[in-house]
Amino acid sequence: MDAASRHVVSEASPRLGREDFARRTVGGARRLLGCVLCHRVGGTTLRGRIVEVEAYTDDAASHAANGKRTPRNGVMFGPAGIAYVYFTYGMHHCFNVVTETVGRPGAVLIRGLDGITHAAGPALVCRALHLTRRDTGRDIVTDPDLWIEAGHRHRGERIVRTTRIGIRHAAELPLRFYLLGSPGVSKRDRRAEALLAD
DNA sequence: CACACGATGCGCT
DNA sequence: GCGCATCGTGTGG
Repeated sequence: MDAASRHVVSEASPRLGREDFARRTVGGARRLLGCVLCHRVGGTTLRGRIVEVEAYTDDAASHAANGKRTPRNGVMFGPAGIAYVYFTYGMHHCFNVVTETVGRPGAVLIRGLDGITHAAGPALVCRALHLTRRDTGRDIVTDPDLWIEAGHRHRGERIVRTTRIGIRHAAELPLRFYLLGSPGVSKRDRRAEALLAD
């Protein structure tokens, strides 16, 4: 291919595939940082660059704590790449993508977006991209209107690793990741940021 | 069937 | 910093 078409190809962000989700949850969470969550609703595509995520497997804070399966959390035990959107606090929705393999629960919670659609906090993410509990079960890999595009972290952009937000159990586990300096991050951890090597 | 509460955000102080 | 809005979900009776 010539230089011009190579340029075009490089501008088209490839859609993430099954293999990007069918992996351990922590790796999958980090993988999603810098990628672009896309939801086409009506004639427009709502987009946001993922800048904050959390990993949930079968730890005490997870909906699938202790590997216990319920009607709500069932999709967490299914194939990777499926959307899991739950409703909480009587008014908020939170969007996750299922990870791991069938029978092993896992999901990445998207907590913050940058870009055209700016949202700091998981409920704001869902509000901004018009995602609700009804979107649970949609396949991020094949759905024509819901997908994630590969992104790039610009040179030198650092990942901060710290604890998850708003949980009571397993609060000490460092399973939240965010891109340093992004406005879409819901809560910064100055201490963790200070520990980053130069 | 009743009930307690949450992977939250916002407005007010 | 604090309290509230508001209801699906899970647990226990």
